[in-house]
Amino acid sequence: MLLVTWNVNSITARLDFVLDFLATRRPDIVCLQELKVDDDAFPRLAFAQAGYACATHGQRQWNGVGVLVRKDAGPGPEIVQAGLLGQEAAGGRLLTVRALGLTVTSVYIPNGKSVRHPDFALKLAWLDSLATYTEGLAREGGSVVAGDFNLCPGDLDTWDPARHAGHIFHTEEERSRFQRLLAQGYHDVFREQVPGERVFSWWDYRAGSFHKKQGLRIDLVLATGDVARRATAASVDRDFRKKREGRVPSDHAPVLVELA
DNA sequence: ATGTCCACTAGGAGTGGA
Repeated sequence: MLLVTWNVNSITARLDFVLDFLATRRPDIVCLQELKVDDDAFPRLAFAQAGYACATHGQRQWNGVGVLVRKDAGPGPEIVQAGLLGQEAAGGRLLTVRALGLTVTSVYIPNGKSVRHPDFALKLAWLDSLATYTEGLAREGGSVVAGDFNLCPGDLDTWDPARHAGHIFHTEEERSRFQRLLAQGYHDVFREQVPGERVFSWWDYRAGSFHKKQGLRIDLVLATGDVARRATAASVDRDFRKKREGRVPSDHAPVLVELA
């Protein structure tokens, strides 16, 4: 089973890219973030024609998350939870579905802007609420929480740890909250499959960051032990961070995890 | 390197967000 997470930076702008990816890789489950459309405007017909069923928790203009499930692989997705309890004001950033025997949560953690910006405290509060929510999922097992976490778990997940130390995405406050999820029983599946290697999932559009290999690993796949044990491979598909036939990519690449 | 891309409002280019 191939499971993917991808922040597409507008599903409208990226539809051709995503359809191209689905045709190429035929993933079974895809967690999407930054749809930037409400549920009514989500192009579910295009995905149905491509063989995928969709569940979305959309939002006009900003945020918005969804899950695609390959129809041939089985039924679903069946929505379990749309939105993070108590954090509705932060926008559409969490969707939990059941599909293919898993409980899959697509998340888009708030960016926070900078450590001194008021949004940083909101980000930490959102992460606290997330941990409260995932406690139950972790106990049940069969849980995958995948998405754009807007934080680098460790120094191996950033192109220049010294330069970024203590700055947004790299603070002790963010990392300790990430560790809390691991303490609940979640595994960072990509990192366990690819230990010790500097691999990124996001590169700034500006300054030629992608070609200079100046990126961050902020798109993560967490899974409870029963699921993480099934993992056989993980990768980032950098091809989909490149222009294709003149079309502009998302600033994130898809992250892939193979489960037995 | 304030370097790019997206959506919204508006009916063109500026603004906010990432």
